Amino acid sequence: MPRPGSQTSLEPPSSGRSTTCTAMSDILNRIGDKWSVMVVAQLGNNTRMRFSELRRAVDGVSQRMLTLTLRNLERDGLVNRTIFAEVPPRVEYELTALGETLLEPIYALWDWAGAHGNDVAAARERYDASREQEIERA
Amino acid sequence: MPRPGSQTSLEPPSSGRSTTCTAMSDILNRIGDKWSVMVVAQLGNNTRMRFSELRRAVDGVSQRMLTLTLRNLERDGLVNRTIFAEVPPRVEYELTALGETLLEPIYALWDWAGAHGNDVAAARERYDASREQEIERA
DNA sequence: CCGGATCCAGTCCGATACTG
DNA sequence: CAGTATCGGACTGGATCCGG
Repeated sequence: MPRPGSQTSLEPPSSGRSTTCTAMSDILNRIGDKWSVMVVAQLGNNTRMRFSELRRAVDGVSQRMLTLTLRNLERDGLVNRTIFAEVPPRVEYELTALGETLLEPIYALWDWAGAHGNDVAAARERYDASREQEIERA
Repeated sequence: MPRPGSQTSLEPPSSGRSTTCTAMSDILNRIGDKWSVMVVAQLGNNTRMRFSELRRAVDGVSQRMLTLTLRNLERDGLVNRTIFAEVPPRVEYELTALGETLLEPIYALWDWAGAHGNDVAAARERYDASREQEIERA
């Protein structure tokens, strides 16, 4: 927690945290992607995984999406892709140094999901329930 | 920073961090959304903002997307929406207690974007450049 | 085993117009 | 001011087939 006074700061938007919205937006387009987060999280646990290993670990991911996600992560300098000239072919993925710096914020999100996921689900049910009442009234 | 040893843990996938991928996936569908992150970050700075205030602050957001984002955040119990029966009408938004707990992981991401955004951009240029060479060769 | 290529349905999102 | 409604284009993502 490097930043003091992060929560409930009364400062105007453009004071301490100077990252522009557009820069943040650009990063979120890659990082905010569901599969990217899950792949990076997996590689953070396992350092060096094969394609099909990742495919099994990530759960709902399709082959196509895993390929695309890995390409984008490689393009962004977050994962290394090493091809072994063998038969049958083998490809392994691992986080780069830059990719490992992403683990901390990702784990923060991951832990938040674990800690408050049920709160969100409960709030959602409450919201939907009160909306059903409005529909009945009409 | 509640968790010790978050980074570079060598533990197998299903050891310490037990949140399932599917639960994480569910949360990421809402939280991983670009606009949600930016709106929560703004409300973390400013506590209580009006609709058009947010619209101006968030930058590229369309009216429609801001509306939808705020509805979803309200539904998830992250944002309170209070309507003032006035003319002209006024609606104010603020983070709930649950929403404020989200600030920490969001700020972590935000700061990462500020610290490493240029690294990602550089990696992207390098990648694209090396791909152009391959095209020339063909 | 890895992943490129193609097709296609579903979804998202911006623009616009209209209401309380 | 703060939305809702509708439309149409763009993009996403899954399924499938094929190639190295």
